[in-house]
Amino acid sequence: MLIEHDDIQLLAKFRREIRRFLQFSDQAAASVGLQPQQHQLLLQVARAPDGTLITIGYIADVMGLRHNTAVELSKRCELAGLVSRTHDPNDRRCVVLKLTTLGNRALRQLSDVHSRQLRELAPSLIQALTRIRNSTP
Amino acid sequence: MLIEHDDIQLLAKFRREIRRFLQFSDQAAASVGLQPQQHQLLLQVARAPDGTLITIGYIADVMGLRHNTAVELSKRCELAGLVSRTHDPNDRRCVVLKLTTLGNRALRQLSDVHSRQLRELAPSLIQALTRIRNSTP
DNA sequence: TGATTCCATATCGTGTTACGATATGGAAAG
DNA sequence: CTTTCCATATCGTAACACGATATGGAATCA
Repeated sequence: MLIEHDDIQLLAKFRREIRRFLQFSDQAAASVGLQPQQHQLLLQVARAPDGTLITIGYIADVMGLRHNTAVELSKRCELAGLVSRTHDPNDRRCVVLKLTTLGNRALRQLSDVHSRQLRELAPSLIQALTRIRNSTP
Repeated sequence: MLIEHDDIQLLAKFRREIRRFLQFSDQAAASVGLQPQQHQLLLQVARAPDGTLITIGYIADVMGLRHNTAVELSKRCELAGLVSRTHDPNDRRCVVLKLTTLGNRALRQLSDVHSRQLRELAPSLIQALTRIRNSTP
């Protein structure tokens, strides 16, 4: 009975840690006026390898979203002044996203506090993961 | 320029790993007919220390939700036949949640596949976290 | 070149989840 | 027994995501 519940304990612990981090992250985003997903979009735009055209399709891919969701998200980001949306002159079908100065500034701020917070949460997250990794299948 | 983007790379990598896990989790929940949050509620109900009264307030607390959100979630779980909702005879204001047989079965199934998947994802998650932990503040 | 096919993005309607504001009904304090 | 407090409930609203479908540019081929 108890033994069978071991993995549930481990999983619940891990989820609690993840939730703590995500809630911190959501609140941090809110504190600079961003929605959580807007923050994630900025992060993925900034992180893209040099030379990558950051299109709707690219965002949908790296964020695991359908393209229509990526369209809407990118439009909300544009409306908030975080990114610019222009058409690729080589292929006018494609929309290319770029960080604005505002978007850049917000992302830097968020990255700083996130790094700080994650350095704090990392030990318990690593511990939870290590226990799961070592648990008997 | 490049050095300043280091933490963004690390954070983006970590988020991608988290997203992969959460998307797997959502899909696993869906495969047994549950919504993601229903799964989380079951997990927290099952994980509660013996003797704890699992009330709406308790769920709101451990899941980091407002109580009204917990009310709605628990009602959806009841509607889906995953938990029972009864009033605590000692304090008729409180609603006590218990797993049904169906809820128990679903949670066991989900816990199994989650443990398996997390054992696979753990190394890269741990790696991402370790890098962040060791990065210069 | 013109018709067809394909592809990237856009729009529409819908469902889930979460929240703030507010209401109800039981418990506790005075 | 009334006031106050507390746990839960209800209502309206917003973000987010999706499926289905539309549009308009690119590519292909007859």
